[in-house]
Amino acid sequence: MLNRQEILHALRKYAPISRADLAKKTQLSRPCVSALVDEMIQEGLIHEIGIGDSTVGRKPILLEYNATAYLVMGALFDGNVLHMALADLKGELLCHEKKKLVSPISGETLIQELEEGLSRLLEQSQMTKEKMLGIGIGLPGITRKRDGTISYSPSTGWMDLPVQTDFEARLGLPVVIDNDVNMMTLGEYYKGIGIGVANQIYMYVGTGIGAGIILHHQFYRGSREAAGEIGYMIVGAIQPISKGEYGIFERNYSTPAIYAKARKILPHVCEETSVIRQLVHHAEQGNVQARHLLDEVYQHWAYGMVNMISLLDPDLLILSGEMVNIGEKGVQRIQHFLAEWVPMVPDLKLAALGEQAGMIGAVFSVLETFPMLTGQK
Amino acid sequence: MLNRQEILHALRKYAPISRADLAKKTQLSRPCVSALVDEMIQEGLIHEIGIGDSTVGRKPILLEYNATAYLVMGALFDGNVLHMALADLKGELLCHEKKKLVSPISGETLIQELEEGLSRLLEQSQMTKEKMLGIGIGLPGITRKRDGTISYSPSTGWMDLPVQTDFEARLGLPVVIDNDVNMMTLGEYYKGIGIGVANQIYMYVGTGIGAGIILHHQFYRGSREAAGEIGYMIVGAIQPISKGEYGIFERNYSTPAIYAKARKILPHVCEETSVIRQLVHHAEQGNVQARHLLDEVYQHWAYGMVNMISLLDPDLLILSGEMVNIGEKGVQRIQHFLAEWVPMVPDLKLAALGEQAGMIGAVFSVLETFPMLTGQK
DNA sequence: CCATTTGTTAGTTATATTAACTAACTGAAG
DNA sequence: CTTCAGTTAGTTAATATAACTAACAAATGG
Repeated sequence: MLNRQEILHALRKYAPISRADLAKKTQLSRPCVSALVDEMIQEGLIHEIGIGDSTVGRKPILLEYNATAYLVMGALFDGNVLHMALADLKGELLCHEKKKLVSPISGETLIQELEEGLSRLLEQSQMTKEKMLGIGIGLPGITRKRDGTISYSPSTGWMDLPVQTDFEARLGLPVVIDNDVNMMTLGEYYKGIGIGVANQIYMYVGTGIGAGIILHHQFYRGSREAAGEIGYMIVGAIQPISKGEYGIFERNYSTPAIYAKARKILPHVCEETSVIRQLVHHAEQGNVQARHLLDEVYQHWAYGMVNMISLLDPDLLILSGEMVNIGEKGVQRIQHFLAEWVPMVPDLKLAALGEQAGMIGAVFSVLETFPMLTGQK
Repeated sequence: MLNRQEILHALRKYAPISRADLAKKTQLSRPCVSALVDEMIQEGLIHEIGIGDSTVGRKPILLEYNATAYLVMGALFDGNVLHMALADLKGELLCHEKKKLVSPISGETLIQELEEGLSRLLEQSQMTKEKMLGIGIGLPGITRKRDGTISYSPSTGWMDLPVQTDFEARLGLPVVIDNDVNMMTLGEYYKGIGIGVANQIYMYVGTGIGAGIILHHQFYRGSREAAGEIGYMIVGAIQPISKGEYGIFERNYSTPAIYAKARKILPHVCEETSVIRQLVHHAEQGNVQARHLLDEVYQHWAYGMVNMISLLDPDLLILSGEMVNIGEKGVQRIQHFLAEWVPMVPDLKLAALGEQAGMIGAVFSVLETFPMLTGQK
């Protein structure tokens, strides 16, 4: 069963490719490849695409991966908008939509929206539910993927819900749930700026500050699934804290915190557009206070990064959420700060997938559970 | 070949155990277990130990792992003293010795000492070199295990040496090299306070500050083998830094830094005994300045831990080096600080193996490369 | 028609399985 | 005390699986 995966992996990597070449790439014998390929052709996972070219000898029969043999759905709910997509086995989106839901949103509402969304997407792409493998759903708040529950979600008020089993029962399909930032991390790893990078950290700044961690090509979640809660890091000056309150980094350098700081120095701060963008604009216009605040923010974000880099020595750090608005100039500024503090500065890149990241990650959260169909290792 | 490992693993875990029970534990069939066990008995890896007891039915033939079928050597050189040990396949030390080397110490000197040490240990334990699998060597400074080289070692002045191949050529045995703190981490994981814990961080404070990281039961080294270089973390007040100089945490809260701080407030600081021990002593005697300095140190160590915990959410944090001198009271004080900043405080324990940790870790660095003999997964 | 490459067929090997057996032992009925 | 049913341990034999090698047929260019 493992060699099937191996063959699929090579097939996807080098497609279109012949059986003989597959044998060379996988180190398996030609008969073995032939047999397994035939099996998978029967199952519809592989197609013969035509005859290839060669200078001498019999011409090869080229094979191709049939990514639409099965489908998955990926969804991301950010507490407000529900993104949904249908994707093939390569994680390529066939079609997608987004829908703003009106509060208050119960679990029941969400399930219904997912159900209806799935129907619409299937119809749109002219596919049937029989081909569906499962649905991945990214949710805001604290989730526990292992037991499929949501511990707490501030935006919806949900607490301790067995979301996965509830959804599976209603949707009639395997469901994978995870935290929204984790899904986005996965998205960038498989389809975005982090493709193929073994050790990477996805840093997200929004209402909160969090990180998704991929080590040795695997998502790292920690012992209590609390890894990446870098909002708790001690960055900048120590401040008095009241009992049970946490998150000094988050409290000072998340989006709301920066808004508060900006309001003190700028006359008109618009709540609708990115603070960082506004600060960058004013700084470029010559506003010294804005430039200073921006530098303070960059610097403290960099401090957080220094802590992560020195501990984990990753290849890549992906900046997302509010951070995507700093532009290439901002990236260079931060890179400059990093070089002051650590000798090994990793690649620093802006997230590439925008609002689709989480939805795409959700697609892959399902595909990851079917390596024998996708050829993922 | 993988089932052999599985059987050995179960055998070591449940020994003494019969073939029938092994089949149950490993989910393999009884004939398969019988065949593989017979093989391994032929090779001397397993022994029949005698007849077991049972209420009904035929009595089982109990099997035991023969840990002395092969041997490994573990060594740790801390820049000053060379610790050497001979160990069996369980990592149990058969005999060990330590020897102070006199500076300057060349690679040649070290090889010679290792060679002579090995001879002495073999003689002492009445074993032969034929049973040796390899030698693990922990070295101070920056090592690259992957290519077996040492990049820089301040205490000996070595730079860019292909230590592994040099040693292998001379000693005639496979050699595994690694950084001293990494070896200690491994030691505590396999034989010390961290046995069986999936996610743990070994924090070492000495001349420098460093950490060994074990995630999912595997050592994590980072992309450039620089993971755990937490001396670079930004802990406490930001300080001006000159170009190419790194390590704010290390500069302020490593052993030498604490000595410097202590000298300012205490009349007689002894360079020979632990600063922390001296500070604890004076604090207990009622010296307020000492108590304050101690608290400052504990607090800043805790800040560093907060950063690691929030990022990695480990089960366990092991305190070693200078930190072992804080005692249970110190541990509680730090735990108190941690609880102020993060909701998920992991176990916090003092390292258990003392100066033997590195040597034992070195033993396991070799054993890890022979899972088919040790049953390690 | 020969050299060369692709793909298949046939037979082999390695490693597991299941089913059925022998071995060894307990305990209770006769 | 003997005997035999019931139980557990370990082995043997036949079978299944999944790979391999060797040999060959198909296809093609020179």
